[in-house]
Amino acid sequence: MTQTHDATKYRTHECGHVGLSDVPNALYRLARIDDEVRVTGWVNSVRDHGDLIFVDLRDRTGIVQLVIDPSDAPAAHKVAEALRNEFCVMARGKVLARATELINPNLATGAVEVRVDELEVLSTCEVLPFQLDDDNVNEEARLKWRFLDLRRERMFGNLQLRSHITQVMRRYLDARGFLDVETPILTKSTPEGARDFLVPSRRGPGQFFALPQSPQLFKQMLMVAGIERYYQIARCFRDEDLRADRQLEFTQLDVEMSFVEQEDVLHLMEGLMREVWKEVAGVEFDEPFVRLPFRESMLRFGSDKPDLRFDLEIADLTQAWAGTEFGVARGAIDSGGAVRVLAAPGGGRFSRKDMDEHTEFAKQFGAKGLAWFIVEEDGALRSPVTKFLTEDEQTQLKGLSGAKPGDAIFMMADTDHVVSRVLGALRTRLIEELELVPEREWVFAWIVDAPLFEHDEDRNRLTFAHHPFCQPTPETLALLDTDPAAVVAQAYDLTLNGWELASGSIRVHDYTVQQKIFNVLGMSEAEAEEKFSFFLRALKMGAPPHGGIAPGLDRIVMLLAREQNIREVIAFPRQQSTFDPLTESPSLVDQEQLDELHLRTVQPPVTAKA
RNA sequence: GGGGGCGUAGUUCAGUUGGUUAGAACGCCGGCCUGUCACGCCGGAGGUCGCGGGUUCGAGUCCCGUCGCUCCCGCCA
Repeated sequence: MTQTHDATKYRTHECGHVGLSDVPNALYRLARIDDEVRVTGWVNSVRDHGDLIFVDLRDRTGIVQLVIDPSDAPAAHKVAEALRNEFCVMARGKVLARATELINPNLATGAVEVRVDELEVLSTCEVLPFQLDDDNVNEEARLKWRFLDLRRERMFGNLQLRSHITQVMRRYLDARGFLDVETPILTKSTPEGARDFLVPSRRGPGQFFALPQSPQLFKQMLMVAGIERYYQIARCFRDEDLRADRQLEFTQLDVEMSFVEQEDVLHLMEGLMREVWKEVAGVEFDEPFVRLPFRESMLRFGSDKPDLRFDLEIADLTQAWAGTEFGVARGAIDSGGAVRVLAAPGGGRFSRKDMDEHTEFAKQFGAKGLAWFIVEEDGALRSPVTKFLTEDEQTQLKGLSGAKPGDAIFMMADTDHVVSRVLGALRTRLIEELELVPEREWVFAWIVDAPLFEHDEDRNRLTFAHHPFCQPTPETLALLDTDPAAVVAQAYDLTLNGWELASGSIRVHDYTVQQKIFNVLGMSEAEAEEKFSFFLRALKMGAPPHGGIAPGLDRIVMLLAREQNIREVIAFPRQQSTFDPLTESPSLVDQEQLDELHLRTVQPPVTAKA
């Protein structure tokens, strides 16, 4: 598969492969004992014994030891004396086998070394801002010196993994007739979703381009255009606050197909994920991916992206406690809310202080309070609020939660939404805190049957749950006119271990349905025509039934790389503040540039960073 | 916008109830060393303790403010 290269001026062989007999993806011919070689790379370390000098030379394949003996090569020795870490150097010499007692078992090439005849410094390196073998350097320094940070084996490995994954994806989709089509980066602002990045127009004073939040409407128009099967490894831009798993710009594998139903998209994507995991991680899955209706997922796991490696489940007490006199539960039930509980196996060891922390944690997610119970060895419930519960209620609490002696039970009573959110977050926290051990390493799940609309509490009206282009299920389509909140979308999310990996839907291809949806969202026909005229025009011109999905590439790579942060799998990411210490962007621009763009800044200029 | 953690040498960190000249390791500079592989040994340089203010005889340490990094909430169709 791999083409072996001819030697270049700079090298005949790769450092990490010298003396090895079998390297699957070697780009250069393999060097054997007594071969004359040229190797080039960076100085990983120098051990100067006064006369004999050892250099660990590193390129992306690994390390090989150079030996420079002043009696063999006085000129090379002179050069070697001046070497410092991370100099870029080229060495010519002969591959020698090491004596048995000199073999370094920690090095792949440890059985050989290169006895150097000629040594040339291609490029020197100033004193390093941090040591490359220190894997605990602060983020800002790493980003400022990213080109050094990326020299580390771990970072190279992550980029290599990323490249491998996209290659598997492309191959999979190419083999199934998908066309890779590019869509514009400078496009039109559609401010419904995330905040747009705007780019001022030089030729249109006061007008702006927007960077795409996703190629959504373009890929749908490609379907109208008869492309039938499209994919793109697409950059998306959203001007929202950053997180460990979120950057301003990120990459998704954007996929769209015509003449398909939900089942066809799921089948395609499930196959793709299996292929990726098999190719890059060597993991194969026997079972089909779990399917979980959205409402069930919220009820049982408190999340639309449940971590199903763990069977910890939320139990509902709303029915059983319909007649309770316990204050918070009574209040929640009376106002149409819910009472649910989560048992924490082994949670009996939580101290009062731990419980206070859990309560504080719950409050972050909107809880007014969090009740807790500890199941004693004799089955009794220890809690500040046990006294408010009848015998029956205590029995129901233990029975429905599934708690055993030595466990803790957490109880939330509030609106359905808050109860789910809090217990879902608590579930994730407890899994970590109790160090629960998963039975399987990877558990994919499809979350299906999500509602098309959700209630916007701030504005007290309906807003879209996913996006406004999802097709309702045939059974609920008619409810658009009568009970829009009950409309179920043909939308699906792929989750893995508690992460949302992909999101998609069957799209609306009928102009009338699309207008109805905009209508529910509070947009008049004229308004919709103004904002989405180009798209609505396409829907009126023989739009085929179509649907698609978009997996987030960065998260997939992050999980497969076993990294905790998306920055580790992106070559040039930015800080949480959105500043990039490498390029020092964003930055102020010349007045001349502003004038050309017809812009005047209102705030006095401030330095982007002190 | 809000909450938690952090900020001391180039890097990673230590620094007691406030008390002499702020330390260690690695890195850096100089010297010695022919089999090391995180080479070793000897010597040396290197600090606005993030920044500003306050309390105090005295502040890295206590107080107030501020800036930055990071994780989270809000936000992310």
